[in-house]
Amino acid sequence: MPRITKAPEERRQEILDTAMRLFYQNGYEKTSIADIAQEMHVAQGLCYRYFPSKEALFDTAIDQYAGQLVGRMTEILRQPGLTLREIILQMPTFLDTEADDNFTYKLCHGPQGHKLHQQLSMAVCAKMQPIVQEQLDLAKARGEIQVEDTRTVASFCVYGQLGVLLCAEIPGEERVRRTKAFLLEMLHLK
Amino acid sequence: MPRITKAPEERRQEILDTAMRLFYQNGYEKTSIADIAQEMHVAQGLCYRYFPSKEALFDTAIDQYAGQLVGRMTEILRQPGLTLREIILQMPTFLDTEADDNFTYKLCHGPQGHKLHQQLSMAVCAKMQPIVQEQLDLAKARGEIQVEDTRTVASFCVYGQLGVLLCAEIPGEERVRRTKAFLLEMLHLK
Amino acid sequence: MPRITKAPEERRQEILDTAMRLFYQNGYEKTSIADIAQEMHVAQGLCYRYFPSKEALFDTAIDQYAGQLVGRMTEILRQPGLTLREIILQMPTFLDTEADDNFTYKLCHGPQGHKLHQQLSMAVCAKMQPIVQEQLDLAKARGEIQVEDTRTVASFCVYGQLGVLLCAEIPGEERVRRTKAFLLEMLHLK
Amino acid sequence: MPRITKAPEERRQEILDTAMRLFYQNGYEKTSIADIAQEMHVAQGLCYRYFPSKEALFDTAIDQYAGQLVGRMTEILRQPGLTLREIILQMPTFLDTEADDNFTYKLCHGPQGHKLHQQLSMAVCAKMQPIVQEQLDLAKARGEIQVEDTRTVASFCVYGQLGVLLCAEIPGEERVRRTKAFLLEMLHLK
DNA sequence: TATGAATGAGCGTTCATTCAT
DNA sequence: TATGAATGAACGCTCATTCAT
Repeated sequence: MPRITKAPEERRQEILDTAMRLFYQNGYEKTSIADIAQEMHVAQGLCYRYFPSKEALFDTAIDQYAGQLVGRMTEILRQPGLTLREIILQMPTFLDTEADDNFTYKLCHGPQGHKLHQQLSMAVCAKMQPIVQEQLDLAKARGEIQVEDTRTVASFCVYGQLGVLLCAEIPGEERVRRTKAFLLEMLHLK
Repeated sequence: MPRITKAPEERRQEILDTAMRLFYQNGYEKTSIADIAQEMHVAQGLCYRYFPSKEALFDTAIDQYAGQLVGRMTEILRQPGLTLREIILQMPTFLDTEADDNFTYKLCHGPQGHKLHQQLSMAVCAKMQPIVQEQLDLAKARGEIQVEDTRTVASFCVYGQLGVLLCAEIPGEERVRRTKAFLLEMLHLK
Repeated sequence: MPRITKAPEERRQEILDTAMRLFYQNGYEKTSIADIAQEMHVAQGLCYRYFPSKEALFDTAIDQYAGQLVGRMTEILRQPGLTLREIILQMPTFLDTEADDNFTYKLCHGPQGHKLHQQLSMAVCAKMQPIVQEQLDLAKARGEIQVEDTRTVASFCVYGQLGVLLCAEIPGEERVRRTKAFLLEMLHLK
Repeated sequence: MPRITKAPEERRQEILDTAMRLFYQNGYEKTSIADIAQEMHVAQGLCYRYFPSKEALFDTAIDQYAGQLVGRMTEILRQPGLTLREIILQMPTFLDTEADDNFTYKLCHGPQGHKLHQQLSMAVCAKMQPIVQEQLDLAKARGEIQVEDTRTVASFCVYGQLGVLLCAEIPGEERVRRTKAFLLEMLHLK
């Protein structure tokens, strides 16, 4: 078999991407290191030069991927000069089916009850909460909203979307519309 | 080893309870059927007279336990003659540390990031959402609230608590207080 | 569950028949005592009142069933007053698709390579060999044939049919015709 | 334990040989993968790098071994320039106790009624039938024999030997002599 | 850096068999 | 005679991990 050498960082990232894809598709337990290596056309042992164990690889993959998703959303949230109302209207929400990559889409439409889907959702929420809270604090300082407990409000803004996200009966666009309407209503921004 | 025979229903429930406890403590993967059987002082094979596979046992256990938790909350939600405001003030919330059994307590304070904890939380939320929506519809009919989209509101009421639930920095009672305050505020019931 | 008591001999035979049917359909390994008991609507333990072990049950079933098949063929072979030529022309051969019960039919058309099918075939052959040899000896005494070694001839007469029996390409009747033609030719009885 | 690495093909064959030996000695059911691995001083899991399941290993082993036996016989059958009579006189027959390896010997003298013995015998017969038929066709073309249905004759030639093979009362050499005498007689080659 | 054959512990599952009722 | 819950010992198989090359 041809031996292809790559720069360590590139290889590491390749492993993370491949692992994330397979974990997502098949779940943690049903994805073996052998599967990941085979998918990369690489020997099994190679994974262990970059990650000490399967679990470490998994944790890193989830965390990095959640970080990527959150990073994308954060770009929009932190655009300078926007009011909170404008932010809400522009932001993709988790539900935005217009998302341009496969994973974000899958995050919204992934198999219900799929464990990894839940895990990833929770990881994204956990990372989003402080960022949303930050924006609420800024909006409060600008006098756009009057709420006391921005931490709690941010929690509901972020985690509350999970329930809408899991509702398969209503089409994606309609869910996005309803979610934004609710958030504006809740924050008295209508 | 002395052979202890029990009524099938009793044995079945004993297995479910034992499995739930161990799954909760150690996680799905790290709990083997052998562990469960040993805990019950029973032969491994016995579990397979009652459940066709480990996964079926797990699913049944999660579902039943989530159902128990939801059942307890539902009793309070459905008390006749209460206004929505009263319901909110009386209800335990997921967060209620006064809960009198171990699991409810653990549900609120369980190991962060623990997969089973997340799974159970999500299962409880999924079961709670329609019940909360039902109460919102009744309250709306009684003229207590004016919201259009009770489905979305119910989702945020239920899933939004997950974010607060996972916040370990603030003591439980304070979290309960804040959650109720937020819900009343959100529904304009203050 | 209603408790149905039967005469021991009847029960014993019922077990043998049921076991034989399931062993035949699914093979020895893939037939459990539980399967047999379930098929009879009877408790598992009951089989152990009639047979000391699964293997003993199997051996008895095979032997008895092979004996039944052989008994039927023997009736024809031993009809008084027939010449060997008449016997050959009348006998069913293993291949006779006109056989009136399911098993004989299946014996001829059973799944190729099925282990039990082979076992049963071999058991039948082993029981048939001395009976055929006996007829050859009688025919030799009557001067109908001139062969020295009736034992070897009988072996070939009996086991040789296995090869024809396993040939699925040729229809049953044609195989029977060819087999009889060959036997007559071989014994110079044409 | 010292780790001994071998070329895949060599290892694969080693597994097949070891498995065949144990299956032959103890039967399919009573030979575990653990037994095979232990015999090779190798980890259990290794077998599963080469064969997907115990059954696949078994089938491959039987088929390969039957092929080896048949291959040896075929060499003799296909020697150029021999008449059918010479072929019969020279060929080993299944019964030939002069066979120089253990298995061939065991094939003839293996435990009676042993399932694997039967299976192997049948597999050998199935592979031999068309080869014998081929030789009969050639001999017929050369005018050495006058038989119509070479397929049926070949079947009887091959499978018929099974009966003789299983006869333990007569010593091997005598059985070989009788078999050859019968075949010559049957084909009018005496 | 990369290979991939080999390890070895452990797990889910099956099932012949037993025994208290 | 019959029940069926319970036993317990295997067994097939998986897979994270190691290591000689």
